[in-house]
Amino acid sequence: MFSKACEYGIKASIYIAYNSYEGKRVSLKDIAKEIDSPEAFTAKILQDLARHNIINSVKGAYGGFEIDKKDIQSIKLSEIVNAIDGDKIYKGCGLGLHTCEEEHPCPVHDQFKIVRTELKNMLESTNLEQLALDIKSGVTFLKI
Amino acid sequence: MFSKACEYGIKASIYIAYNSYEGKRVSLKDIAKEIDSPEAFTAKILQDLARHNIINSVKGAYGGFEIDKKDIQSIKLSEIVNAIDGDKIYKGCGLGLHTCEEEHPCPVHDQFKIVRTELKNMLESTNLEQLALDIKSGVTFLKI
DNA sequence: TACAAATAGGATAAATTTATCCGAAATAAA
DNA sequence: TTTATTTCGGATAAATTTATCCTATTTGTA
Repeated sequence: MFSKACEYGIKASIYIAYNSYEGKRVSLKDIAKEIDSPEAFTAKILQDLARHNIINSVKGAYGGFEIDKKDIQSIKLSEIVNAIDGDKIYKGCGLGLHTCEEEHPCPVHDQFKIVRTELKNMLESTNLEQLALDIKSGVTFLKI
Repeated sequence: MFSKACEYGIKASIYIAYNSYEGKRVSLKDIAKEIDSPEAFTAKILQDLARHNIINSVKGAYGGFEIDKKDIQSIKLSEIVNAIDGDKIYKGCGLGLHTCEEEHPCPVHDQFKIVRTELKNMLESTNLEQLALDIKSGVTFLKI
């Protein structure tokens, strides 16, 4: 569904949010360990998220990644997915047609519309706070 | 959402079904032209679909691809997707966790469940006949 | 039988995604 | 100021997906 990069990006964001809540800045090493991802590849994704102003990066000793506490609630899953994979997953045609719209639909246009809308709603209505709290309370997991 | 191979596979199946309805066997060349796909790559996918007994291939002069008329109605989109991409798209974890289940869910497990179920239902309830008829009546399109 | 038309299938190449490596730059603390 | 720590960013490599090429095989028809 999502690219590996996007999966790592979402998991990393949740882990950063969870720690930022407790005032802790986390390092790349920590993140990669906690979400079970390749370190160097994760670094690229974090850079990308930082450039998109979804997370903050702090260089140097005692540096790492964090998210402003006040922003955690307003960051939607859709922003993360958009930053990494773009919006084709819920905007593009399911069969890859260049032009796929009501007046010129692909064979599965109507059937897909429901799924795509559901996905879009889900991504746009889920925020980092909810996800981080579930990790904190131990009802959801970032790895295995 | 789907791989290119799967997109081509679905479109090709619809085109073959549509022609099989009229008793016409279609060639690889025809198919690739009508669904706007690379010929040699499409050939591999058709071989795959034939090996999965979703379509029939006939070698030699006047050969080509076809689907038994009586089968067209019972072939579900899910079978085609399964044959090419496998079932991870609606069975696997949205964040790539190896183990993601009710007792050990990933952070977006619940949110994803809805989308995945919707996708699964859609793929399992849509058959080639419906899709082929819409192409025939000109309300849907296989390319552009 | 010879020929032409098609698919089958192996080998290979191109493109994209995923992953690694390493030196540069920044920064806090000693 | 020096040092240790940590992210940044460019180069490169590995893996996967997408795409191409060429020969073999099958089959209908003249």
